[in-house]
Amino acid sequence: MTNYALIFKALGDANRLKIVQMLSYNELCACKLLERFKITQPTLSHHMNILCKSELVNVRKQGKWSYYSLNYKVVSNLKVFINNLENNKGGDL
Amino acid sequence: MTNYALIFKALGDANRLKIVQMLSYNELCACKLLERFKITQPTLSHHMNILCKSELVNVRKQGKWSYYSLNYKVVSNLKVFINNLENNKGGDL
DNA sequence: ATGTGAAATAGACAATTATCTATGTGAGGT
DNA sequence: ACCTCACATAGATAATTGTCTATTTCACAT
Repeated sequence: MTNYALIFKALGDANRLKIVQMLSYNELCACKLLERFKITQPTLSHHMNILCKSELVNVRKQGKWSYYSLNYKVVSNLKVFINNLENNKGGDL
Repeated sequence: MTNYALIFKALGDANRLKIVQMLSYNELCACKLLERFKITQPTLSHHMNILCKSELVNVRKQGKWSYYSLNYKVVSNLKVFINNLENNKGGDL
C-alpha cells in the first residue's frame, strides 16, 4: 500500500528533494550525501528517516555504512498517480 | 519556473491530495469541494490558496463563485520530473 | 580491551502549519 | 438600499517540523 500524501510530504522539502535527485543517479552512503549539504549529520539522518518511512528510499546497511537508494517500485507508482491526474479528465467520480 | 518542492509540499496533505484528485475529473467551485470534506470553509480557502500558490491549481472567478481546476502544464512538468528519477539511473551528476 | 569512524537517538527550540471562530468583501437578487 | 450567499482575511492556538548540540550504538581495526 502506497501512502501518496506521505511520499509527497517527504518530497516537499528542498533538501530531501535534492537528496532524491542525487539518489536517482546512484546509490549513495550517508557520508557522501552529507558532503553536499550544509546541514549536520543528525539532520541528514532525520531526513533519511522520513524518506525511508515514505518508502520512496531504501537503506542497505553494510559494515559501518548505510547505503541509500531509490525504491523504483514506488517511483513507478508515483508515475501512475500523476498520469491518472491527466487521464481522469472528463471521467466520472 | 516550476518550484517542485512547493508543489510536493502542497500535495503532502491528505485533504489537498484529495482535492487535486477531485479536480482531475472536473473543474469545481469551492462550495462543491467543501461538501465533500469535514473542514470549515476558511480552512478550505486556506488549502486552495496553498494549491494555487504552488501553481498546480488555477482559479477562475465568475460572479460569486470561484472555480478551481488543475493546471495541466504543471502536471506535465511533474510527469517529466518523475520520469527523470527513473531515467537518470546510472548517469552522471 | 580500546579506539575510531559512521550513523542513530534524545532532547531542545524556533518556525511553520492546519485548524478553528469571527469578521470583512463583493456580487446578485429583491 | 438591503439582504443573502460565496468566498477571503484576521487572529488565535495546538500540533508538526527542521534544525541544532550532545550522547549513544555499532562495526571494525589495532
